[in-house]
Amino acid sequence: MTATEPADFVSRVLGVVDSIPPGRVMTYGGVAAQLGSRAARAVGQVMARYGSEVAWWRVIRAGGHPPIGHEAQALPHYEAELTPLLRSAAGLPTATAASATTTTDAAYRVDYAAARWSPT
DNA sequence: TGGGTGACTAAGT
DNA sequence: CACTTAGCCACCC
Repeated sequence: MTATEPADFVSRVLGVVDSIPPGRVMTYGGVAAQLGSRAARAVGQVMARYGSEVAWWRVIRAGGHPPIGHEAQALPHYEAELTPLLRSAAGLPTATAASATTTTDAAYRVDYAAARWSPT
C-alpha cells in the first residue's frame, strides 16, 4: 500500500548484488548505473539497511576499498570466495598512524582491475 | 513536507 | 597512491 513501493530501488539493488558471482566485485556506482541512476550513496544506504541479506562484501568502492567499518568483516569473505586481493603498500602497512578523518583505513585492498564484474 | 544523513564518486593537491 | 573538497541521489525521521 502507500504510494512508494519498496521494490523500487532496494529490491533492484539487492537483485543486482545477488546477481554478482563469487570471486567478483562491483562498485556502488556500477550497481547504481545498472539501475539507471548514479545514486551510489543510496546504494550504500540500502546495503546498510537490507544488505544483511545479500553479499554486500561483493560490492566495493571505486578505489577498490571495501565498505567502511566492515573491512574486517569482508576480508574473510573475500578469502572464502578467492577474490583477488592486494596488500596495502605491497605487503607492508605503512603504519603511518590513523587517518582519523573519513575514508578508509583498511590494511588491504581489492584488485578491482581483475575482479570487476559487469552484468551481461 | 522538509531537513539531514550517508556501506559514494570524481577531480585536485 | 593517499588525502581533501565539492557534488549528487535516495532513504530515514
